[in-house]
Amino acid sequence: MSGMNPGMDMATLSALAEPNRIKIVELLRDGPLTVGEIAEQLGLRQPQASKHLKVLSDNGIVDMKAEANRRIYKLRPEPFQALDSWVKSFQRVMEERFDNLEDYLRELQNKENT
Amino acid sequence: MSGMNPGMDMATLSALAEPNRIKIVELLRDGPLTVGEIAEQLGLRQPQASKHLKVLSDNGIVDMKAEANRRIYKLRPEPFQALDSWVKSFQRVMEERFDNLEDYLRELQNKENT
DNA sequence: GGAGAATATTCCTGTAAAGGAATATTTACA
DNA sequence: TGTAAATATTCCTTTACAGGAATATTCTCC
Repeated sequence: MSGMNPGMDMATLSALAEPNRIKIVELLRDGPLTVGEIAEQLGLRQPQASKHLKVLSDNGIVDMKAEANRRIYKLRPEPFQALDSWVKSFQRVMEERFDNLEDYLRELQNKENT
Repeated sequence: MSGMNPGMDMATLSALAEPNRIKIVELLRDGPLTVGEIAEQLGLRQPQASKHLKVLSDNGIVDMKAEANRRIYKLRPEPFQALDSWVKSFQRVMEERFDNLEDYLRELQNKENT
């Protein structure tokens, strides 16, 4: 109703709102990685790495490709596109102005209702 | 080390990663609002609205201006700018390509190490 | 100064989720 | 076929945090 955004996907944000998971995502920004590589670079135990990757995967943030013993994880573009357009829907706020205007309108309205 | 981003502020994401709080933020996108207005529009009890606003405020997402009895909350631009540039740091991913390239490089490297 | 709004704070309780440790699963390879 | 590597899964425990209900605080106005 208030724009094209069906609302940012809560799940995406929840998935990212965890220190180790965000680190994983930032690691993967530079290219696909193996579970073991991720665990090592972040100083995580393998099971925790796998669990976090599962969460990321369940939320469509990450993609997996099996290759023999290894599982290679990489970022999926979609969530980032979505996040991008969500953030863009706050452009007016980001550019400031508008605050003052609205502020002013609010005060007008308040006086009227008194 | 890996780019200009000092790392997205975890706190920002955690603060947003809660259903009611994201609804508050989206409400405020259209302009400043009073605690009562927010509570009413979202069907929240006043105390919970206040609590969520406190979290948002503590994390610099929201700004408060006292006006008599009322407290008027509005969005602060900074976190959204930060989020925006963070997301932008994933441009390569968002634009796809790169996956295939990196993929290919990975495989090369794997063969070498065998 | 007392009453009643609007908002904040406190205390309590339930629950989701993260980490640890152990174990299961799959694959390569000798 | 047996062993070892890489990964996933399960079970347990602990902790953070959201909601409910009650109460405190601050302001206006008579």
